[in-house]
Amino acid sequence: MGRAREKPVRRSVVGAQDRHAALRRIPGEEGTAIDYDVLNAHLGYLIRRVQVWIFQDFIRTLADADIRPAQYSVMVVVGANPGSSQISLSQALGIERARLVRMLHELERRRLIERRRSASDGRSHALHLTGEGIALLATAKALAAEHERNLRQRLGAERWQSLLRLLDGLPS
Amino acid sequence: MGRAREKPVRRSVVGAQDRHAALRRIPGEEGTAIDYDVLNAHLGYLIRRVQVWIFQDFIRTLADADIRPAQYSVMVVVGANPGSSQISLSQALGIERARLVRMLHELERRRLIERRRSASDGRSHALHLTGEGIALLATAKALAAEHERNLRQRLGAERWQSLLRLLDGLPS
DNA sequence: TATTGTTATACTCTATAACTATA
DNA sequence: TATAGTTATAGAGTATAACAATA
Repeated sequence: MGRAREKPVRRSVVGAQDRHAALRRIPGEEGTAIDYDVLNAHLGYLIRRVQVWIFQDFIRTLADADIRPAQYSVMVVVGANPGSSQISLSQALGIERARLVRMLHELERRRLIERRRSASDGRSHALHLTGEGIALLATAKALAAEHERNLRQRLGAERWQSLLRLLDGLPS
Repeated sequence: MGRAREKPVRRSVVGAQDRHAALRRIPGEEGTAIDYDVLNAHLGYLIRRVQVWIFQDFIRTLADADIRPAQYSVMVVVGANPGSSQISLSQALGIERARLVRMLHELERRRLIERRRSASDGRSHALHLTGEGIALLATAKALAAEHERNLRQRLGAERWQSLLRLLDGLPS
């Protein structure tokens, strides 16, 4: 859970210059100072707070494409691995297969993804992006890159790079 | 979303030696290799994966005290700031006040926390731990410290320390 | 028998809106 | 009128169990 944040400012038709407002906010410390005690010594707490903070910017930035983080991860992996099955996608991304079913229903309804019957195994589906899916993924990747540049600027290039290096390959 | 993980092994009466099983697992790479494409270059994705991984161990470790991460953060902060109001707690922890209401209902039902009418402001509640709450918090802190030691060992002391240093004080 | 996709259920957490009682 | 706490609702996301079709 991140610290306090003034009014999430539901973005609607706000221009790109306001897109990363949350990353500029100074949270906490409004009113009486609160003692966090041991919380700030827990890596899990700190990492959770920062994760929520990053995701808020990601969600806001990708809202233009109407794509949420989990949907983005599915689109990216299907795009890079056309024909993969739901079970392998589920395992790769750590999404429960029951949950993935509903996500794919939605993405299929929006004509971004297709489920084709596998030729080799009648039980499994081969997942593919549609033309629209490929186009939307390109847009989403561009927005995600914009988010990433902004995040890098907010954190400072050094800290950003260090975090990438320290976190890549985990859990191990 | 973390990568794949074999069967979460719902802990019930398993001994402490099995408590951190998840932190020892080698996830992913079971079956055909999947291309993660740009995902591993997104700090948000990496940090989310690690956060979920850490929380799974935290939840499993604190299950003995029947305390979830958000409940732990509330108990810790109320313990360190007796008399605080729900609104200041909500702002400090980034928990919606509507959500906090239901959490406090549950903690009050379990006689861990008390809501007392504030003398100075009839609208607000002064939050306090009960005797049982203080005792349970001590147990929870000990379990959390055990989790933290294990995490430190899994990550390596250097990486653990670097992450703490890089993440503390964020978002800023 | 085991696996893939599916449906269903329960619970946690987030986001909002609206209400009440106090200020 | 604003604020603190509350209730209610809708939607993500997680965790499980059970089922049909296929292997």
